[in-house]
Amino acid sequence: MDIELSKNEEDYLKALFHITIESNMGVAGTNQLALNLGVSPASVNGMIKKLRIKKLVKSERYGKLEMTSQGKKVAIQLVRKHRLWETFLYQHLNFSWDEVHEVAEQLEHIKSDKLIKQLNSFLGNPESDPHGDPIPDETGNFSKNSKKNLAQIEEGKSCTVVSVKDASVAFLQMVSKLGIGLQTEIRVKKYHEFDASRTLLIGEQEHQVSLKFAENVFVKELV
Amino acid sequence: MDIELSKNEEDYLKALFHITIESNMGVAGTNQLALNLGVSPASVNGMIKKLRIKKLVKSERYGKLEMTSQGKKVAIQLVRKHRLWETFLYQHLNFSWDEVHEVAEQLEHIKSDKLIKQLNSFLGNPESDPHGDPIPDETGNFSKNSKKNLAQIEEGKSCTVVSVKDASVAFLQMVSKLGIGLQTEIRVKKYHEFDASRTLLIGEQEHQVSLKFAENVFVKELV
DNA sequence: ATAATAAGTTAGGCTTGTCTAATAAACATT
DNA sequence: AATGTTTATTAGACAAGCCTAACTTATTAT
Repeated sequence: MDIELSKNEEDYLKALFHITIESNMGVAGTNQLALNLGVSPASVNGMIKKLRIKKLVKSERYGKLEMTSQGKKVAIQLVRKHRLWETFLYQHLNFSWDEVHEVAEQLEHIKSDKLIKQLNSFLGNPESDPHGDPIPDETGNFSKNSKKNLAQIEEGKSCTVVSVKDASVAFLQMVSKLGIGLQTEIRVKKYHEFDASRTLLIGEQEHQVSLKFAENVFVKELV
Repeated sequence: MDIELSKNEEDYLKALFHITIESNMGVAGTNQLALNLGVSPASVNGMIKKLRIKKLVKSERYGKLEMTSQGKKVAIQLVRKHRLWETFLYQHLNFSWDEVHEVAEQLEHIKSDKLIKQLNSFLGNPESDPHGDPIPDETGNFSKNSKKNLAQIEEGKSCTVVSVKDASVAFLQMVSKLGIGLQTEIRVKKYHEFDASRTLLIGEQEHQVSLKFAENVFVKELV
C-alpha cells in the first residue's frame, strides 16, 4: 500500500495539491508548479514524469497536470501531518503562530504511521491547526473549515487573528493602526445593522470597522 | 556559528562519534566507519574529505579518523536530539522501548534550535533516555550515566530492564526463562554476600541469579 | 491563415552521495 | 630488510535532483 517516496516527490505532490485542489481552479501547469516550488519548469517536467510512472499523477504529455486518487491521498496525508505538527508546536512547545510552518515543513516528512496516530491522540484529535485550517482525518476527510473571516463572527463572540487577505498597503496600514497583529484577540462587541459595520474590542481599545474591512481579516473562533 | 550540514554529513559525524568516543577506543579507521554505516570504504573516504574541509574532522591522509572539537560538538547535539526525541516518543506517544530508535533516527535531523530547547523544557529537562543513556545538556555536558547493570542495584531497590549484553544463546535462554524482557521491572530483594548472588522479584516470582548473570543485564533505576 | 507569444519538453551539465575495481601506503612477520 | 596482508585512497560509473538553453506544441491575435 505505502509507496516509498522521496522528500522531493512528496513536496511536488503537496504543492500540486495546494495549487489544484485547495486553492483555486482544479488544474495547474508545469510553470505554475515550478513557480510555486521555486524550481525550473524543466525540473518539474522531470519529476512529473517520475510521478506519472508511479501512478500519482495522471496528466498526459502537453496536458494540464492532474493527480490520481492515489496521488491525492498521499498529498492529503502530508497535509494532515503538517497540520498536526503545527498544532503540537503551537499548543505544547510555545511556538508562535508564524514560527510553526517552517518546522512543520520538515516534520511532515518523517515516516511513521504510529507517530502520526499517537500524535493525533496526544493532541486530542484536533479539527483545525493554529491557522484555523482543517486537519483531514486518517481516511482523508476534511471536516468543515473552521477558518472564518471576521465578518462571520457573531456579536459577543471572540476570536484570534490568523491571517489577512493578500492585501493592499492601505489595508495593511489600517490593520496595524488598529493594533491588529497575528494572534491578536478580538471581541465583536456590537454589530450595527445600518451599515453592517462592527465595533471591536481590541485589547482595551474599541474600534469601529466596515464590513469590507472585516471580510479581509481571517480569524479562528475561540471556544 | 551553525554550519549547514546535510543529513548524510550528520550521520557520518554521529557514527564516528559513537565509534571513537562513546564506545571503546578513541580512534577509528575508514573501514570500521564504513562497516558501521553500511557503506563502502570509498564512500567514507569521500565524506571524510568533505568533513575535513569543513573542519569537523582533523585526521590526515592515511591517519586514523579523529574529530575536531567542532565536530564533536555537532555530534553531541545530534545525540542530544536523538535522545530527547526518544524520551518524548516513549513518555508521551506510547512508543515502546524498542520502537523509539528508528523514528528518533529521523527526527534528530530536524533543524530548529527552538524546537529542541522547547522539547527539552516540555520533557522537564530529562537526564536520560528510555534506554538509560544520558542526555547531554545544551552545552554538550553529559551527566553521569544512569545506565547500570543489575549488579549495581542495591538491595531493596527496583529497576527496569533496558538492554542485555551482546549475548550467548545460553544467556538469552536463561533471560527469557526468568521472564525477563525489555522494560521488565525487577526488584533486588536480597543480596547474598556469600557468593554475590541475588534474589530478584520478577513479577510475582522470585529467582536467584549469579553475579555474572546480573552484570549482563542493563537496567535503569527507578526513582 | 499566419505570425507572435506562451507553455511544455528535451538535451546536456553540475552536485551529492553511492558503488566497484584498482592502486598506494602502512603495518606485521619472519 | 623483504614480503605479505591489511587499510586507505583514487579513478570511473551511476542515480537523483537541480540548472540553463534550445526546441516543439498549443494558444491567441491580427
